[in-house]
Amino acid sequence: MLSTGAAPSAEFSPRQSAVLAEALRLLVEGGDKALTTAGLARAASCSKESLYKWFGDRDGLLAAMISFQQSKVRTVERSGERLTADLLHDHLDVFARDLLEVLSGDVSLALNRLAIGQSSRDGSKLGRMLVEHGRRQIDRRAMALIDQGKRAGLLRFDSAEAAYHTLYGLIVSDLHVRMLLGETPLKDNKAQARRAVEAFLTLHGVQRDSGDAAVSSGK
Amino acid sequence: MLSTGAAPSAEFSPRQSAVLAEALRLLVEGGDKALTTAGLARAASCSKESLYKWFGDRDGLLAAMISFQQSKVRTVERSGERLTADLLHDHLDVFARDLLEVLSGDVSLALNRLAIGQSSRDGSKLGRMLVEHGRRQIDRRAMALIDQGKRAGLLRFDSAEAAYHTLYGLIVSDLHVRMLLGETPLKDNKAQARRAVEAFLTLHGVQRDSGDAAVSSGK
DNA sequence: TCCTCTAAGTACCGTACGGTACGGTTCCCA
DNA sequence: TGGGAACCGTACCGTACGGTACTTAGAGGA
Repeated sequence: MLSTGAAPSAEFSPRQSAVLAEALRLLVEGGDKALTTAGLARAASCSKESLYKWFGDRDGLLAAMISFQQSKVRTVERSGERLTADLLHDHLDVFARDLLEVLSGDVSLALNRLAIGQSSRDGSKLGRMLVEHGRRQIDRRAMALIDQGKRAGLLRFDSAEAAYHTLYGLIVSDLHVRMLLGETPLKDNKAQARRAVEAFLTLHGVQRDSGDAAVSSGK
Repeated sequence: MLSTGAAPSAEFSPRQSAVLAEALRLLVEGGDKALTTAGLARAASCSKESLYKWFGDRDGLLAAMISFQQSKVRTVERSGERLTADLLHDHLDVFARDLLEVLSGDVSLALNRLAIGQSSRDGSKLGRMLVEHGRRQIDRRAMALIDQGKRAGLLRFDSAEAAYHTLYGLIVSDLHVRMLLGETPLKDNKAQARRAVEAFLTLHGVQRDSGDAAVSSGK
């Protein structure tokens, strides 16, 4: 299911992984400008020649950094347990918090900034990598959960895709762009996650007992 | 509803405005790398010395470009007319379409990419400019509309801020970031806007006649 | 007519980057 | 023990950029 990209998605040797980790550190610390081949060679105690042998050129290095980071972050597969309303609620809440945490991670932000900065130069190659390889996993996790919720009779919607986009928007709103622009993340992701899940269930959840699902305005 | 031009933009002389317009064109066309002082001087038929006299340095030029662009795009003030449910619905719909149109504009995307790319270098100065001066206007317009809706008894919520963030998330979802990463915009903003407004009214609108507000799932 | 101010055009400088080449060192394996 | 591959450190090259200085051309004003 994976390794469908044009990128070789090759494993990296321990030495290469250490260099890539250092590259990510430099990128997080100082952004695009701080990630120079000479600087990386110095910081990682390797030679520029090795960098070019391993990654081809600077763009190859950037692509390798994305692959490397995403090979480290893997979402755990949810086993298909029987869903109840409470379980669905909990899983949605965990998903929302996870999503916010991932998006506000400094490495994630740095890589997104990098890809956005390069998007007008390389035909969005990095951007596509980021969306395809990085987002697809978390998307799949949410879509599976949503589908499961529908099959269990707990959610209703026409298009799972549209419902997921709704959930995503409710969770993230403009936070991602604001953080990319340099704003500091929220203090409590938990409240934001809770609000988003409440709203999502109000929109797409089947009516529970009484007015439990018609909240969002009162307590 | 946007009005372009018409504002004399007292900040910049006509010559400077022409140069800034050319700078924006270069930025939209080729991104950060394409906006060099020599390139701008050549494209705009002005001297580099003039650029440095007018804008100080390259960062000053970038800041001036943001100011210039935002002096051109002004949102019209909504007069405080008496709101009905249909009027509120229409105004929300227009706002949603305007927001999507603004965010997917090539100049807006280019400036956001620029600010994001610089965010790790200049302490988010450009990002703050973009959020403060650019977004505040459209935020105010939406907040005014939402407040008006509450005062007319058509909307209910605890925090107007939170309600607006919900509206924003429903409208934009992850579209903005995806477009920043290089993805092509949606084909029809209208459907997206309509869905978002429906959902927002389901969450925060007072109950209307029958199942009119409980759509989004069945037919 | 002359003077001054503005700005275009160009030449220039220092720097920093991407990419290459080369010598020296370590380590593996025959 | 010898040879070769990998790799570090550094020196090097061409280029391109930000920023400055200088010369020239027009525009208005006294």
